[in-house]
This record gives sequence, C-alpha cells and structure tokens, in this order.
Amino acid sequence: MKAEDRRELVLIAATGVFGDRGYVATTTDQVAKAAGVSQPYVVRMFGTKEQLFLEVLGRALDRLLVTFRGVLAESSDNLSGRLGLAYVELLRDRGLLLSLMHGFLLGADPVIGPVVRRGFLNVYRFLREEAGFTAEASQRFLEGGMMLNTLVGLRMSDDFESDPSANELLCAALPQKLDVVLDLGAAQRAEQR
Amino acid sequence: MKAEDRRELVLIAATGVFGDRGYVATTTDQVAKAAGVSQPYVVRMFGTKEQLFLEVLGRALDRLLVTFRGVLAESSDNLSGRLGLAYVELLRDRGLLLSLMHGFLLGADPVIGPVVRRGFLNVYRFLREEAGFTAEASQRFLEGGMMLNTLVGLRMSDDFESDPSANELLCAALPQKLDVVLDLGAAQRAEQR
DNA sequence: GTCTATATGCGGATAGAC
DNA sequence: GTCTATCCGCATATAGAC
Repeated sequence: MKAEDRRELVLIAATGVFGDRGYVATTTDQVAKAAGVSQPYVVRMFGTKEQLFLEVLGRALDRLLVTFRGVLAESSDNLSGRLGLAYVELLRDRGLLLSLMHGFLLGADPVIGPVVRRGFLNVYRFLREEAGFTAEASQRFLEGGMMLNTLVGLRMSDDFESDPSANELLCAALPQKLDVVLDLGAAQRAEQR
Repeated sequence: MKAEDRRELVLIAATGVFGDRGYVATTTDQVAKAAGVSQPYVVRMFGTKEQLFLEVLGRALDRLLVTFRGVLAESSDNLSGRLGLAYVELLRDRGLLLSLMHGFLLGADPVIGPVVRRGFLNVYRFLREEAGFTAEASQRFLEGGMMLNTLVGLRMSDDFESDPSANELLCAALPQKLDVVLDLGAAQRAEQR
C-alpha cells in the first residue's frame, strides 16, 4: 500500500473515532489502533492532533457538498426531500456527520472556530445560491440536519425498542431512512469496547 | 457564605466552563478558578469531574422544564412561539444550553449516555403530554432548538457583521430575540482569554 | 515510510494541615 | 469547610533506529 492510500485510511479511521468521542476525548493512539499503524506515525503524518482534526473536518465538508451537488445535478424536483435523504445516507460514512457536529460545538476555539463557521456557511450558501432555497427553506433544512445529528449523537436508537417516546420521536424525525439509523446503532453497540 | 450557596456557585461556574469547552476539554482547575475556590475543593465537593458534569446536566434540565412549565401555566395560546422565546431567553443562563448540547453528543459514553437520553426524552414528553403537541409539532420544536444550540456553539454571531450569509442565517433563525444571541456573543468575546 | 523508545507536561485525584 | 502540596497516570510529541 502506498503512502497516499495509507493517509486516506488514517483519515477515515480518525473520522470514526472523532465522531464517537469528540475532538478532545479522542487520542491519537485510538486513531492509530483503528488504522493499524503506530501512534507516532499518525502524528508524523499530520503534524498535530489539531491538524488531523482539521483535515477530518475538511474532508467531511467536501464529501457533504459533493454529495449535495450530485443530488442537484440529477434532477431538481423535490430537492429538499432528496437532499434530506442523501444527508441521512451520509451516516453510512462512519463518524462523518458526528465529527462535523462535534466541530460545530467548538466555535469558541480560536483555530477550529473559524474553520467550522466557514464550513457551515458554505453549506448554507449552497442551499441558498445553488439549490435556490429561500432563507426560510434553508434554515428549515439545516434545522432537520442538526436534529438528526443530535439524535445520532445521543445514540437515541439505543432506546428505540425499550422506550415508546424514543420510538415515536425517531419515527417522526425519520419518515424514511429509519433503517439507516437503526443499522448504525446496532453496529456501534456491536463494536463497543 | 454557607456551603450550600458555595456549591450552587461552583455549579453555575461549571455550567459556564462546560458550555464553552465541552466536558472533556474542561479542567476542574478552570471551574475552580471561575468559582474562586481551589481545584481540590471542587473535586471534593462533587467526587469526580464526571459527577460534577452530571449535576450540571441535571440542573440544566431541571431549569429547562421548570421554565417551560411556567410558560405553560401562564397561558396556552401560541404555545410553540412562547416556549421558543423562553428557550432563547435561557441563553442568558450562561452555558446552560451549551452544556446540555455537549452532553447530547456524548451518547456513546456508558455513564453520560443514559442520562442525556432520559433528559432529552423528558423534554419530548413534556411537549407531547403536557403541552399537548403532536409528534410532528414536538419534533419541529426540537429541531429549532438543536439549530439554535448549534449556531450558538459555532459562535456564528462572531460573523454577524462581517459575513452577509451569517447575518441572513441568524436573522432567519431568530425572527425575534436576535439581540439575546448578539449580546451573548459580545460578552463571550469580551471575556476571551 | 514506519517503527520503538521515551521525554515532557498536564490534569484528576489524594493526603493532610488548618 | 477549605486550603497547599503532591502523586500518578496518561497523551502528545520528539528522537532516532531500521
């Protein structure tokens, strides 16, 4: 395997771990183990843990916008619904949306803050300028996204079977694509260490 | 000052710091300094940092529900709007909503996870059972709340003046009460260390 | 390019004085 | 009830071998 591939591999592994534990709680050693390399090598490749996280965020935002542009290119009817479904599908990319969400809460950080604000606003601008949404429609769309991120962060699907309220809430929040969240929850619980 | 008051003081200070930095990034020393006591004393009072965070979360959820019940008791017209305004007003309680939001993303944590899921579902049940909202209305309400939390976590108000998109987004998201978020942002930047 | 070994700093928690 | 002093473990980062 050559270096470029290995780098991508580490980035994917890091996305998963950051998504699970957040930026600060994640150790470079956990990332290294997940990627099957040594801890110092992870640091060597990216300089610092902070740089690694920034690359994870950048990659995640890239994929998000690429995905959305793909949906837009396909057709333009029921855009909001189709973008929403594509967003939920991104949950399959382990840790992608959750790494972003963790980043969003670090707006007070002098380095991470500006990056996540710019990233979030790029998504907003896509909705307004490329997808042609009104300000209200864009906002509504993002509200749904933040709600999904939160429910996934909460691991609300853990209570899907045992708690009627959790069940109802998830069904209401995910008219379609409920299966993606439930699959993901099962996978996460399985790999629990 | 007697012990009970001091305990409350530390809890308030901790809420502010946890809200700013998140659970893991917050040090018990930062909390101690913010409260004007010694670091070991903070640990003594609450046992562990984790226990302290759990108490912060519990207090925050209490205040949230107490506030909502107060709004409900006043009158029952335009409930959704009035609950929303009361929610935004809770931003004045420094770190309260952000500590909760940080907690919500720690659903994978074996100790914190169950607590935040229960707390979130209690709010949902309030909306459904006490406020009489439909499942869809409850979900919509929570979506708006998670969006607000995210925008505040992002410190989006930092870009309010310099970025037209940020400006538009904040205005769309906060038809009223924009001043609360802007005041808060100014205060946060002022105390930046 | 990738590893092992390790230095260094920091933070939670404890001991114990007052 | 509250402090000072301090232990200990852990995580990032560096040095340097292969």
